[in-house]
Amino acid sequence: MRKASQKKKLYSIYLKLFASFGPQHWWPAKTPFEVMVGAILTQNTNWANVEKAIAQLKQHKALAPKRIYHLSTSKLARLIKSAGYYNIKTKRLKAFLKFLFDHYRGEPNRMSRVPGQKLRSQFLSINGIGPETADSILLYALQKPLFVIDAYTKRIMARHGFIAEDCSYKDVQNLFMQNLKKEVKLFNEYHALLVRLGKEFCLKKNPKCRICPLK
DNA sequence: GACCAGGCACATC
DNA sequence: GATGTGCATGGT
Repeated sequence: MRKASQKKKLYSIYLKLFASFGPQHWWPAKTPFEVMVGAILTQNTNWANVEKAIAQLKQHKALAPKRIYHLSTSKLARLIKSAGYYNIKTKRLKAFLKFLFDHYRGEPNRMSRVPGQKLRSQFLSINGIGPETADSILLYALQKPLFVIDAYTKRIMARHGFIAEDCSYKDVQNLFMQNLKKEVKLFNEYHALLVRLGKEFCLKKNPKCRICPLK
């Protein structure tokens, strides 16, 4: 695909998605810290299960950096149980919180003035934070213009011929970041709309699922 | 009962 | 660098 037409198509897809679905109001969270916790909990997990875990944390007044930082491993695991992989995710939350306290005094706001790319490499050095989780936090909690690539995004773009099915996270991210204006609002809405599309029309991993409301 | 869901780390080749 | 595997709940 030629670069000029690729750019045009990417914007056109965005407009079509926005026209049919409207604004998605992402990330569904009240505070930046809630986005960070949600980003870790949602790893390979249905969002509905994550919501239950978040509700548990809120109910136990545990959705604050200090609270999670000081919560026992077993208690934290119990609260986030519904999100699945609870032992691993407990470790990952603890690792993230340790990082937050070691480098930013436990205050998410202190991250805001650090350049996105620097934060990104810091995040990636934390055990349990991979590229998608890092970019989700950067974009949705800290307003840094990084395009988030998730399973839906990759699947949709591959099935529409933009990328190969087996390409890397960076390859897909470059497709968006090299062709679109690096605007937080655009990246936010575009990714949220792709997830919405994925949920409604390309639900299965089944490669035969090619329903395409974009055409 | 099978399949899927807003990944990641680690072992092995 | 590519490929395979464990991690776990809850909805369809």
